[in-house]
Amino acid sequence: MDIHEKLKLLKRGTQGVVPENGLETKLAKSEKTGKPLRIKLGLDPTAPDIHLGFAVVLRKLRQFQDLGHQVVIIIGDYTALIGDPSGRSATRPMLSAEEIKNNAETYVSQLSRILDRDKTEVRFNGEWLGKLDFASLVQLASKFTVARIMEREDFARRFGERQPISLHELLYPLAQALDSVAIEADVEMGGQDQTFNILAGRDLQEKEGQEPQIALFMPLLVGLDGVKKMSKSLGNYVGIAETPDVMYGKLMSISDAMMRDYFVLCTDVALEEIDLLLADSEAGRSNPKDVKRRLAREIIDIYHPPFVSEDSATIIPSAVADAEWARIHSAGEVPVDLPDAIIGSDLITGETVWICRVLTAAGMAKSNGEAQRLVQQGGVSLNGVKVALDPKAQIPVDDLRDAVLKVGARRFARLRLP
RNA sequence: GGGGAGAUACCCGAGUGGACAAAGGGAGCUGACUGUAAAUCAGCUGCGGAAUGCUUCAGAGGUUCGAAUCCUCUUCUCCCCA
Repeated sequence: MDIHEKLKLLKRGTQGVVPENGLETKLAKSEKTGKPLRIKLGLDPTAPDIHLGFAVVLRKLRQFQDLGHQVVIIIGDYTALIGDPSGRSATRPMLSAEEIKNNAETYVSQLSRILDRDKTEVRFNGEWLGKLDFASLVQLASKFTVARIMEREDFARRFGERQPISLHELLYPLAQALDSVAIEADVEMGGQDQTFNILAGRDLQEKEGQEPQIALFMPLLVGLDGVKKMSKSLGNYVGIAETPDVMYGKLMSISDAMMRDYFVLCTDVALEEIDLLLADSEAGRSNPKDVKRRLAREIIDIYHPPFVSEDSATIIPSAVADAEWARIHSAGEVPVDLPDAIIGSDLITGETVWICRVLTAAGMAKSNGEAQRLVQQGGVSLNGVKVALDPKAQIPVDDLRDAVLKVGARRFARLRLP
């Protein structure tokens, strides 16, 4: 593979490289010296949540590895220890050393699903930040000006909106910059929200006599809601460890406009083919739904690759999920695997059970009030038959046993009675 | 150090003694339409087997027949001056 092909591969889906031709220069240098580039990615050791959005960055790192480069993951244990109170109202609880350690371990094991463990170096920034004494911190701080720090978009915004900014938050960019110096990074990956931090790393490296790192920006994958970035806390995510069926269902629910991003960032389908697929569906030559099915299958193939079963049949999880989806949504049938909802014996006191009790017990409604609304709005059915729009409805116990409960368009459960 | 403003439900935000479980918007949920897309339309969105019931407007007290609204203290934030 020549350098231009490498560049094309590495630049796929990126949102920018600073400086513009920096990556090419670094790659050329690495080829000449035979020294792998050191690619840095910093992570907060908060609860690990490896989803497709995060996988975008990891997959990019994997590409670097496949080209022979070294990935350095920095776990921000020290910064997490201090606790990050950013965010408008709630102060985030500080993480204990124990939690950080556990989270970090979970992280590393999850990262291995995408990264090549042999070409991944994991470092904790407490290693160097923990040794920093006050004088060194002051020394470090003297290399940045307030005006410079306030250029950072989110600081500027919060300042403008009169939102609180804690003093130590201003130190975060410095800490991150120091990370780059400590590991002598050649490239730092991050979202554009990291622009300032990564560029601070360049400045500091230069001041420390190192060759400044390249900033490689990856776009934030938009979550299932189509508006906010994908994140676990927002609930708009597809986890890479989720089952094929769940992934499939979630991916089919994204809006058409998001398909291109998902194709480019989450699959290996050639850019030319993506253009073709989307052009066809836009022109009405193909159904957008089918393009989306292709998308879902491509993504599932990455995390649930085909395998050969014990009786030497080839199983393609994505195809199974696709068939299942078609069965449920095109044919209106019931899923093969549906979660059991255990109805406690304490609810069954007579011949019948109040429908709302069933819904709350099955976890389909948070409260009886919500359950009543669902019933009234015609959102509940049992064994394919819509429950009467009566919030007081009583259901005979016999009708509940092993019945399929459906709430809304897509939530199913099999009722299990004692 | 001094002065001023503010904290309302998931988010933004109205409300300044009773008609307030609290306007409006966003978000979410349900239904219709569909391709489990988007857009659109309609309804719902504290708890409660439902009551002139219970808990909620930063926290704790107080005034009052009655408080999100008034008073005191506490916590947190923003602005201006130094």
